[in-house]
Amino acid sequence: MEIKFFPYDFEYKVKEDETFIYLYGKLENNSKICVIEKYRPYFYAQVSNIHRKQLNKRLSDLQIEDNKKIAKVTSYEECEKELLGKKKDFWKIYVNYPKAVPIISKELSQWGLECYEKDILYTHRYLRDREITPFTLVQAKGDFIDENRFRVPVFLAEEIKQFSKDRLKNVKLLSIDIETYSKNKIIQMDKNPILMIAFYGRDEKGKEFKKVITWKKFSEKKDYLEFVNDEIDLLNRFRQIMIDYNPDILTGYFSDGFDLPYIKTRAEKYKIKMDLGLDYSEIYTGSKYNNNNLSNATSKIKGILHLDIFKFIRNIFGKNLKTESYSLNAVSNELIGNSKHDIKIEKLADTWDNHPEKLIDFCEYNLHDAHLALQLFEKLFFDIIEFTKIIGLPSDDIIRMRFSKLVESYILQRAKEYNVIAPNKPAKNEIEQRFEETYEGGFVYEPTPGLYEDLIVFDFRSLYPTIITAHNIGPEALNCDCCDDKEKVPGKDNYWFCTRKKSFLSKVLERIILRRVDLKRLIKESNEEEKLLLESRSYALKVLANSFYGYMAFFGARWYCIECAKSTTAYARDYIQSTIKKAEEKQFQVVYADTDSCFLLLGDQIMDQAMEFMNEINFNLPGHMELEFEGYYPKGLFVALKGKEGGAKKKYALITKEGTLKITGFETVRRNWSPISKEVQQNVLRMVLEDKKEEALEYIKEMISKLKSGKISKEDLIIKTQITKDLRSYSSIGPHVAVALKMLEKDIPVGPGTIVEYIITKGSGLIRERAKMLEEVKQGEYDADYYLNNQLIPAVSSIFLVLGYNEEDLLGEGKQEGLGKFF
DNA sequence: TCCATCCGGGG
DNA sequence: GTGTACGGATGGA
Repeated sequence: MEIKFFPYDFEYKVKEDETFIYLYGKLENNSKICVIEKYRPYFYAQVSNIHRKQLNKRLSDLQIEDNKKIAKVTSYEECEKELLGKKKDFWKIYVNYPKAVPIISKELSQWGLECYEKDILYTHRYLRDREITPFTLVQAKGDFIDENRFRVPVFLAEEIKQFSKDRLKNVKLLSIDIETYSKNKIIQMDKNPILMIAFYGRDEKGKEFKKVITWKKFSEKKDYLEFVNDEIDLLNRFRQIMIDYNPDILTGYFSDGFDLPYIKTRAEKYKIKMDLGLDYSEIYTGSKYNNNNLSNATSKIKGILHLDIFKFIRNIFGKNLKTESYSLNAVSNELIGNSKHDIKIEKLADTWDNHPEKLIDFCEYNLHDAHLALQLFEKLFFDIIEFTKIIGLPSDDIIRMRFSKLVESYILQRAKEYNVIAPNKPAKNEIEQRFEETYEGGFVYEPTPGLYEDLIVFDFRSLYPTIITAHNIGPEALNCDCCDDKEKVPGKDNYWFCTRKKSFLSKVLERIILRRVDLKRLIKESNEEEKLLLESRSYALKVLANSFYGYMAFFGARWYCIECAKSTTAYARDYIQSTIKKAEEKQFQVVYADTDSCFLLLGDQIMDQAMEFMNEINFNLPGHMELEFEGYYPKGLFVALKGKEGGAKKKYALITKEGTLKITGFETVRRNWSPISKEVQQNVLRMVLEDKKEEALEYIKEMISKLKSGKISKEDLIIKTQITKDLRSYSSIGPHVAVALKMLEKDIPVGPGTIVEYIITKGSGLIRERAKMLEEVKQGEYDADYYLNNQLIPAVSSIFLVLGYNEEDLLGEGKQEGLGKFF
């Protein structure tokens, strides 16, 4: 019989010398299913100069003991494939189970054979070979079989193929979050119990499911609240809820390294079988989950797709965010405009022991955290889906990848189509060598400090990707034999790239670029919901395209090519520098440039002339390269490097016609600056860019006198610094450490990760002796001189210097030379 | 300034 | 799971 289903979770099992892939998913009627198919593991060996008859004999005799198993070769096929641009003969060698691949290939390497694709994960290999895309409709021919140890029907497939691009739209989501007993910020899974578990789910129809279970009773009642007797009951109840609710996707925030390992640890302690897998298997956690290295732990439940949304944010999506911290609170604030509940989680243990009547606040908090994780997941689900579909690997692997791995996975996906064999990962000594390599990056034009008007900013769209494709950059094309008389890389006389045969990498990259061009057109024509999905797709493709350049210089890359990376930046420098030159030839004054952008002054010319200049540049650009008009800014400020003559690179502020500030490189966003410095810096920048120089001077003087007279509210003076290690191990006691020690004396828990907030107060002695907690400080008790010299003045001095005022001018101490000079 | 170590997220 | 992170910040030499 024939069935169609949407697979989204994958594993394999070895049964009596045969290996089966298990594809968990849903039928079109929303019911769950597990489809299994036999699949044979293999790798490649290069046999170009090998005595084949002899090899055949040796392979058939080969048997290697591996625990109780015997690894052996089952068969082989001859094939021709391309390795780094050269066609070579290979044997595709099949072995009797997946883990025999590394064992057999290692032995063959010792025989002197070059082995390839011997470390491709088995499920990944399967998905690529079968061309199956997770979350989309797949057809299977075969029959249902009796498997009593399964929570869902099992279908044994004889044939599986992708049926259509239809995507699974109805998913049942569940987010979980636990709160645990912890007295001193130290997390000890083996010692401290789980106190409560929150669930926040949404089913296929959008119906919500909310629940918090806890094992301390109190009088407050809530619909979602359920009491159990003890931690054992809590764990059993958790198991039952998971089984009953039966989500397709489970999420959480750091559930990979915290919630699931914690639950597993506690369940093991009480010998409770946490057999949540659809095959009754227990929660799987990466082996190192309890020895202090949780940050890359993985937790899986077979058949239920567990996607820790923190992982996707930390590894991939976080690069779009402004936040420096990937804490649930910071991320939720930025992405969904929602904060965690404002309670002191460090008081939970005490409340649990001594004030159970107040536990309701913690239950609310618990549920809210689960809700936040669910909302984050829903916000990013399209992005995860699109990355998954484009790369064609399981989502739970995708979200755990960094950019280099994403790109490599994408390239590997294409390798099969182009009959390309993947080069091996570098060995240890090779990696060490690669680490040594450094090279020149983008070109940055040193600005002359000043306040400029009528700035036009142009930038090259996707500069590095378009250079790579336009100049056919890639390992196979580097210094080819066929065209060494051709164009050399600018400034690199010993590098050139083939102009006859396209390199595999640039072909792959070009396809991404073209797909994005298509998508942009589609997005314009599509409705709102479709648009969101297509934008996610476009974003995923953009991330991939932009990662190619970095990938070629990445030490772990299979298609590593440092010459390619060097050439890419060399071309980029050449393009931006020649753009600057041409702009100057056209009588535009260039004030700044950085890698792919160029800032010029309109001067006496009109916008049409600037556009004409851009069109002329574009006329001569190869491939998909394009210089774009980024914007017009009435005013722009470039400041000097502290204590130096020259202009600071990557530090400037622009204002748009509409009055929006574009600030780059200034301190306004950093944590260890007090709110007052940030605010003053922003205001001064705005006034200067709005051409209100005198107003800015008056403003700063007013703020200085306000500060001096003690009128700044203490909240605006808080400096925040994070405690990063155990307090005793600090050898130099900075103000934040001194305050942390005071907090400890007052029984306020402090440990690594605590952000200490303090104010520097008046008096004599060391700064650290005058650093105090907010509540200790009376209004106006702060040390005005400290704030002036270490916060306010440093935040604005470089800006005023451009206007001709030095620090004395601001402080009203010196003569006001600036006025005469500039107005 | 360089090199080695520490840290993230979670309670 | 055909396996063992990684890149930035920090602090000591």
